[in-house]
Amino acid sequence: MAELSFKLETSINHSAARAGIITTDHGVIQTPIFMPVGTVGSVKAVTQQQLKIDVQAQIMLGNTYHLNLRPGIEVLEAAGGLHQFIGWDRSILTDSGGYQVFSLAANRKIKEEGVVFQSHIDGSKHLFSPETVMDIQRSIGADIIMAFDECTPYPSEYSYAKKSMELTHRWLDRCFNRLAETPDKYGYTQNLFPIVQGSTYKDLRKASCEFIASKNAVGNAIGGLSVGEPEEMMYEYTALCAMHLPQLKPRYLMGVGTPWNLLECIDLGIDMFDCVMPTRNGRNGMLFTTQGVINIRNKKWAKDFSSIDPGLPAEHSQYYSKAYMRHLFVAGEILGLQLASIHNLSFYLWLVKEARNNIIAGNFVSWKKETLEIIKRRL
RNA sequence: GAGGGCGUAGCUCAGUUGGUUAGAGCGUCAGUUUGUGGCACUGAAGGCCGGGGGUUCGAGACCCCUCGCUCUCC
Repeated sequence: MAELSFKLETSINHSAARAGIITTDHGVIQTPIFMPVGTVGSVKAVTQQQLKIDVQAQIMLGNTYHLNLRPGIEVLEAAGGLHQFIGWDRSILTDSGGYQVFSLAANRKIKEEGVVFQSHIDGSKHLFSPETVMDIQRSIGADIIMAFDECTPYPSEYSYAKKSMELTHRWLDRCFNRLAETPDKYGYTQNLFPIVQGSTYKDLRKASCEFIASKNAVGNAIGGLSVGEPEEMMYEYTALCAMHLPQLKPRYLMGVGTPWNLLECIDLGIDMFDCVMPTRNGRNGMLFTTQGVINIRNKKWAKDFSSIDPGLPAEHSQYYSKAYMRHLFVAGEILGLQLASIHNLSFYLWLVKEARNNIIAGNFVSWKKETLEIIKRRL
């Protein structure tokens, strides 16, 4: 089986946007791409069939920290890996738990060796080091696995950001070493993506990009953004990192973002995105549509029998009405969470596909401008 | 017709022996959510306490009248 490959189909002037094709042992991923988040091996409220057929997801995410706690590597190995366990034959990417160093900051201690987490489930203590995280990801068996890093909070002091970045770099070497020492478990190749850190300091970001680029990985990720900094700052640092990461390798901006974040960052040369927003915000009644943003709980939708999103070529979004969706949310019905999640993910996947088509057609910049005005509106 | 019960936010109701700017749940409205511990969280609007009169320093509460709803009996 083969290492991940990335073929750049085209690039255009006046924008760093590009369209590409990533190939893993589980298939082809057309970029730019959005990857639904399925932390514990489940994209909340959405079945794998719905992800494939309705959402048209090409790759999904899992999380090393969460999957290690439940169901644990014994079950995953007995199942033959996460793909087999959850019934997903397309690509999978697992995050390393580096984000949990940030999001579960109250429950962990960082050391040179690694991070000791106290489980949010039962309080038990677990050491996550570059080595254990690589081992767990071997057992999970994702096609793309992430280096163990520290996602620094915003704002961070320069001295802390520098120290943390250097630790992340040392951990990266240990990740590569461990991976080289251990065989894959299920007969297909696992590809390690390093992660750029450096907080909101240009010299650190540049140094981190150069360090990461020197590893010559098959793809590279930008971490530590969209953690509370102003939107403009996020774009500024995304642009800086994209510029300093290899042209011919996929660039993955971790944890981003809103639909408009995606378009702006595609413009800056980003190829891969993941975010909980379409699912989490969907479950809270926020719908992203081709017309703009809807709070489906608002009374004004009570008698609006038009479809959820007439402009989106997705079956559920055409079939069910806004009024019915509102009713489901007001009534607290589970179906509302499902439909909102499927709709939002369908919209995200549609959006990146449209972006791709317009990059290839050479229209991306003008298409982006028109589209942003519409999809950012609050309806 | 007689007797009893009840009228407080849009709805359902809580308001101690009379004591500061009358509360809750739901609903309404708005906001937050970015490598998912938390189908979550935050906030706002909304009241001549059915009406009138009286007692009192002070009434949603006590007294009288009145209107409306409701139950039981005839």
